[in-house]
Amino acid sequence: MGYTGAMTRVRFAPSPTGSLHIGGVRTALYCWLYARQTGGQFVLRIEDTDAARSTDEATQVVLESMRWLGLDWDEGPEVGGDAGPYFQTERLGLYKEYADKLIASGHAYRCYATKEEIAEMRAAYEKASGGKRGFRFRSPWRDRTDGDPNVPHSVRFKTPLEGETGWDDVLRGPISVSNTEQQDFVLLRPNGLPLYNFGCAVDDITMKMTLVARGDDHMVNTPLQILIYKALGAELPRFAHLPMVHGPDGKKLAKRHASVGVLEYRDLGYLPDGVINYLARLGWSHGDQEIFTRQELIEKFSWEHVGVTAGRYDGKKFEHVQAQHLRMLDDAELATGVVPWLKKRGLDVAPDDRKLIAAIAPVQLRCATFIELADGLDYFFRPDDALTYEEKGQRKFMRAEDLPQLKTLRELVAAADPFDAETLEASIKGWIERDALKMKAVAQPARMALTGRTKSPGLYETLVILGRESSLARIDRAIAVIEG
RNA sequence: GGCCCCAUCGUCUAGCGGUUAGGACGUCGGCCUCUCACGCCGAAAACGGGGGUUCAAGUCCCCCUGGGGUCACCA
Repeated sequence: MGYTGAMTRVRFAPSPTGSLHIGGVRTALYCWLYARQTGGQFVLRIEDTDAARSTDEATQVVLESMRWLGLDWDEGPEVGGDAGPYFQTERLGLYKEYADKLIASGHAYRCYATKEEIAEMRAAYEKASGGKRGFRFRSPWRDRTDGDPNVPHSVRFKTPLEGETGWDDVLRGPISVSNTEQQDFVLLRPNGLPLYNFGCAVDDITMKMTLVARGDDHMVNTPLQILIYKALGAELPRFAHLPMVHGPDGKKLAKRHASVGVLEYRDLGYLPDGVINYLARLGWSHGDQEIFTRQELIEKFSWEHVGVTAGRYDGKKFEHVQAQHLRMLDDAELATGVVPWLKKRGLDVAPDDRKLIAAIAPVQLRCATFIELADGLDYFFRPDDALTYEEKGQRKFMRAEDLPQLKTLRELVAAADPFDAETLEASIKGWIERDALKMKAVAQPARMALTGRTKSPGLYETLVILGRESSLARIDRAIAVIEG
């Protein structure tokens, strides 16, 4: 299956009605990867025809989400393009034009039934049939052409009464639905705004898409759009229907399961590449490989290995993938990345701070996100006399009986020359051996004194990162605290 | 309920007629060890059921069951 046409054009067409859902992001990602791999164009189109739900804020969220993820678009908002405009509400003239064409060719008609009338009929049907769904509106205007164009009306598609409509899905093979399943769906509202299927079809045609990929919840819409394509005599793109991303319980992914908006992951300190990796791998595979760089994704992505079964969101695995990506960064990148997060905690640290650079390597092994990294780095940058002690650790390791150890440690730290890990280790280990102490009895009180916590990088490492002066000050303070 | 789609460890998946059914996350042991991690070693863990086709079926076909999607002047 060679899908690398010379002129690949794919699009992502979200409606700006909230945050950009990670399921939608995965669809966008696959399209973007495909475009980048084939050297084609990735188009971003905003489907804002639902006036009640669309907002400018949500549009900004979409754009910001895409930017944060690094899914750049070749055509769309802010960058323009030959097939623009890229907001559906700015393409109303086009929809009118195509609707008129369909009316003229007998593929559509003006319908004067009101929304309320139809709703009543639907209610009556459902009542009569014992609550069953599946009401199909039969418009009395279907075969009339005498309606006044100046009286408010909707435009409906004149769905064939027989036959089948189908396509060869990129992921699933041949799919076909009987036309008798469809009703005369609305193309244009009385106010001139198109409905999804019409706007989408007209845009995909006029924007010359070669592949339309979307969630499989749209599989019911595709036959309708194909009907429009055919009525318009337009060439069909290929269609790919991606499986959904569900929550851990197999139900629709919702807030109660996890953060569903991508930007929430940004705010959680995730890396865009980690998000992309996790999402790519949820529903697509490349042998046994789990971790991919962005570039590898572009090179290795293939529709053939995109699955068809719904995937469940797994926060644990997401975190693991994320941690792997955090570890792919070098110390300078981590330092630069974590600075804003330290700032949020009230710590002003320069990206090239000596202590920051020294501490980052040992701390990052214990972290999956920038938030965790900032937390793990935090105590290194607190003033020596403002360190706070974890309550439980203080109770356990800052007792009167820990004093002698701290005092001896203070002496060794003061005397170490040179002040490096090897020297400190030799000195401290020598002492422990001489006095037949347990390493633990020294290290845990020391850890509390130096970091205020029970968990940290190794003792010698920590001492070196803090430096002699700071280490001594912190040990002194701990001693003072214990002595009350 | 109608229509459509789907079905390998708990989860994501590899498999594209012949495999001891592989990997990853998670889980549980163990090693390492000053804590927490990292790392390393190991274990438990899957082809939903029933019919076919075939010398041979997780792989192909049918039925059942189960899950999901959708039935708007939302997208």
